Amino acid sequence: MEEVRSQIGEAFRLAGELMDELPTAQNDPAYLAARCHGVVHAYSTAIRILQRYGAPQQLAGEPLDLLRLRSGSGTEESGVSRFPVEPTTPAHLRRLQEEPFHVPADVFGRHAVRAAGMDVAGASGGLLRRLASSRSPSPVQPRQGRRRRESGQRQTVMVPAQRTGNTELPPDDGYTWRKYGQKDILGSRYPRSYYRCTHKNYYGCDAKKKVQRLDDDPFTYEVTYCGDHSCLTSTTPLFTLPDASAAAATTNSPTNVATGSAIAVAPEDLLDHAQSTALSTSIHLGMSWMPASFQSIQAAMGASAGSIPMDVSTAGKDTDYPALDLADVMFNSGSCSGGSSMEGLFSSHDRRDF
DNA sequence: AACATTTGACCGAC
DNA sequence: GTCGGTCAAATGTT
Repeated sequence: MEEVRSQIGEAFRLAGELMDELPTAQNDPAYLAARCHGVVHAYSTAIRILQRYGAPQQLAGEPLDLLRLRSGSGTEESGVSRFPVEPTTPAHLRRLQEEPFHVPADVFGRHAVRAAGMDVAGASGGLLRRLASSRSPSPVQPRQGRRRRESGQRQTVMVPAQRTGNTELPPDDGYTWRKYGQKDILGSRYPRSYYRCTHKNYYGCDAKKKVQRLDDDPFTYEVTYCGDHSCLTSTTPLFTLPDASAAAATTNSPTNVATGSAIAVAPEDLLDHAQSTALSTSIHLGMSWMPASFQSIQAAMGASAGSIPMDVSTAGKDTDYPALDLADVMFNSGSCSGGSSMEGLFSSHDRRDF
């Protein structure tokens, strides 16, 4: 699911960039179309992965069912994961991402292409390169206190810096992170920043990431993720959904989900719902701003890293504004050419009486 | 007050 | 000894 979150977060980020660029790029439909393709591609990759989890093949007309959980799909082993197996191998993920998706390279910026995992002529590799740990796990457990050299898998992602606003800010990936260190790295012009999941203290989430700007390309960050977000599968109350009414009243500046106005949803409840009623699910990006004005969207997307919580949770259709609506609009728009996709995208939300 | 960030020091791997 | 990763006190922010 890490890949799914990554792809969806990427899609949102690209969409945010696209909206930022609308004022200046509105007379360049080809460019806008290419940018739309980038967003769609990220969603498309996520959907392909999700289909491996059992999501229906037919998406049209039933966007909210995309992530519908099949009854009994929860794993017995962990008791928390809602998916029986991890169906996506690194090679498979690569294949999914490398499935043909043509975008005219000449109208697409290098970073966006890289971020969307698209191959253009001359470009190599996909978005992700999941790495097995370069070192075998240490046979001797380090003493308590200062554990190092985490074993297990790492995942490195090349992420473009924000093109607007403060480009110094590390890229937002949908999680909330707390910086715990910065280090000058030998041979690197830019320091490396170390982040751990904000929920570490509350839920013992061991997810971490390192963020480093590339020497040869300061507008690209290399983000290395270490560890999984156990906070997303914790058995303690954890899912905090922004209160819809509160969010509607105020454009939530990106705040820590743990401290903001929120509704706590126990994961057990989610499981119960999933298993007993196959309740429709959505990827709730914590973005209750989705239906709001461009301004709130831009405010959210322009926020610093870790500002946009991305939780997978159940939610009612009438109070939730799933990211999948966005995808649905795009996929159902028939074409992303010209302004049609954008028109569909925004007019759709306007129709929803938010 | 409760967070987050900064930054020098510490620690383990090499 | 060097380097990268982490800790934790000091400081800043909300």
